[in-house]
Amino acid sequence: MAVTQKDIAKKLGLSPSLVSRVLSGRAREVAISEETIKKVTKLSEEMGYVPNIAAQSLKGIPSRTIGVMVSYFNDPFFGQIIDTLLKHAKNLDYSVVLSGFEHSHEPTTRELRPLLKHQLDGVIVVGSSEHADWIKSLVDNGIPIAHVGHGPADEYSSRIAIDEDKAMKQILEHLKENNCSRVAYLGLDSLISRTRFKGIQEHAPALGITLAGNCTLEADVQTGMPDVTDRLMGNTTHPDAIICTTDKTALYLIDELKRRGLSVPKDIAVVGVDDIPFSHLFSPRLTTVRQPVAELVKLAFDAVTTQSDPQKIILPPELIVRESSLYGQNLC
Amino acid sequence: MAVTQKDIAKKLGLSPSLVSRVLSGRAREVAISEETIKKVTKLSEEMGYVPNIAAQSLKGIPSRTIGVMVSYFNDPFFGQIIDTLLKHAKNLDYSVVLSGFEHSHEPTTRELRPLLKHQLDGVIVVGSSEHADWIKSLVDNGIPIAHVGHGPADEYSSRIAIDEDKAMKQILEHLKENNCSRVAYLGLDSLISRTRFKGIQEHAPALGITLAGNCTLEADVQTGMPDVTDRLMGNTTHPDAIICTTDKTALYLIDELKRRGLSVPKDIAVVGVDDIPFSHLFSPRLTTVRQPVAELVKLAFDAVTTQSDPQKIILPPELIVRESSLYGQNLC
DNA sequence: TACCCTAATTCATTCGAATGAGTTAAGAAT
DNA sequence: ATTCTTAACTCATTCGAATGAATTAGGGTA
Repeated sequence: MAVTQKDIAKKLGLSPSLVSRVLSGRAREVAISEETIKKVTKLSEEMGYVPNIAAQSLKGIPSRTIGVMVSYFNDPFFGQIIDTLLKHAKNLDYSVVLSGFEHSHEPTTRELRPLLKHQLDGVIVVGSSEHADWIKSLVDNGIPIAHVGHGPADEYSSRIAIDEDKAMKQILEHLKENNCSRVAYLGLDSLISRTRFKGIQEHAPALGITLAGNCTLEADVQTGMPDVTDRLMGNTTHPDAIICTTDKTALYLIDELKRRGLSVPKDIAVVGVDDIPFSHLFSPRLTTVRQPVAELVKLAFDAVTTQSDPQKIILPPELIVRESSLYGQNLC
Repeated sequence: MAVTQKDIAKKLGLSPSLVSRVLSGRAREVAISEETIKKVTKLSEEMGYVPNIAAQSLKGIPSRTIGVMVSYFNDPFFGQIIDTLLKHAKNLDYSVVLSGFEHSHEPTTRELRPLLKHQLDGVIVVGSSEHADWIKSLVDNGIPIAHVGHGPADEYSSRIAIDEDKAMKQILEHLKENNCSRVAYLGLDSLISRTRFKGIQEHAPALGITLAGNCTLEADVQTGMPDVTDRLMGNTTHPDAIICTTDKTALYLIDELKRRGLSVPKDIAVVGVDDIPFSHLFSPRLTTVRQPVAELVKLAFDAVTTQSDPQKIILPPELIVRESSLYGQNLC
């Protein structure tokens, strides 16, 4: 059995409360002799005492645990976020309970339970959906929420994201400079994807760019890509650039285009978003918009960890121009 | 405040113990009227009751929580494992506490605490190191451990991995068939990497293959690659194939080789291990050894979740031949 | 010596759920 | 009518730690 305060107390002939007071670090709030403190500390180390956090939790001590909900996109971008988050959490002595959710529907109570049972100090959601009643229910239970990346537009949860609108504008301007005038969009069935499309719709006209297609990938990227490519490239005059809502989509699209004998970026430009790991290792190297992962994570962590009011923070995106968007250029 | 059994009891005018008996599922062990069961169940759902895991833990109820320790390699392969694990856990109503560790040193008690405080039913380690005293200390505390991928050779923890030896043999045979005879190895400072190198050392001679180099990437893949490539390719007669301990390394290596004007696989073959997502989307498409992630995860989960004795399970690897290993072929 | 003060320590209760050991009430058997 | 049975519930305690309130011991003051 694990060593308890009671065990220590018995061995020293002291009361459990005294031991508790010493070990909880709140010893100084009450008068305790130096000698006792030393004795207790020493013995507790010798016996290998580790506080039982279940008991502490019961007493309402914050759990120093945050929940992280990631939508099941199986996207390396999320991996990057989790990695960063883990390190951040470790630095601050927090633990992380991780859970996945289907972005397509609202998590049920049963699905949420494995998360909630850990007395979370806060929850970070990565890859939010519009279906957000469950979020409200968490907030009502006193658990602060932060969305990394665009989340639903409510007043009770925080949101840390890049300026999606500006990102799309940057992409469009860049494509324009590279002589693209017919741009299509390849999205996913997700909130962020729709947000991005809105940005494109808004900025294209002013730049003299025609919207030459808008497809949503419903199925799995792998299996759904041929069909979507058909639709995108079906017309006699196909787009000269395709903006993809994520790098992952972009990479699968490029592969599909290659299979069809099209050369990227010579015949058609492709741009993604996220700057996932390895995006610079493909051929062509992927042009994309970098998300400032470290800041996103840090700010989200802060938002749920300090009891401030919900915050909406917009960070600047950074366009990373590489090869895939240099329309007309022959790279091989 | 969260809903407690007491709240439910009060609303129904029943005693907390009755409510507890109904909700703990052990209702049938004792006589309780159908009507009461129905009432309690219904109200608990309406009120959004979630059992307080701290209280249950205190009473020694298993937490249905497993810990996952991932080494900080920031490798998509780990992302894949975590993704699979999350889904598996969700299906079984388990929650997952995730924590990272540096494979280079033993986690300290302080680093372990955020994990341990959740009264874990088991811990799965991904990317084990030889430094394994901490593992023994967990086992001594009654927490079963399973390593996914090769872990330390002890008797008290489970290990689920592919047959690394066979995997290396398959790679070597494949390279031999493709007329490679001078093979080098690019590893990482990790247990698995060393295991793989041993396999190569063992099988190369029998196949008439010369070991033409063995480098370990100490630094970050990105920054360390030029130096390592220098060492690998420095001799006048350079290797005609390089086996990399992971796909990630392989991809960075290929990129570096390209920069130096070498063509893969025409001038040199490269093989990785893991079959990470996207490995088929690079040019050249990566030849690699696929790890059966779903099985690895499932078996590891079972190992820590059922109280069986520690198991050592070896799964068959699967060589995925794509382009990067077809020495001499001109693809472009 | 009687009295006070305060430093040092103990007591008693609490958190939420589980559970062995009662209690109650209604019906059956004698 | 008395006793037995048993279904349906309630009581009381427990887990480990935290904490407000109470107690004890020891030194100082009058």
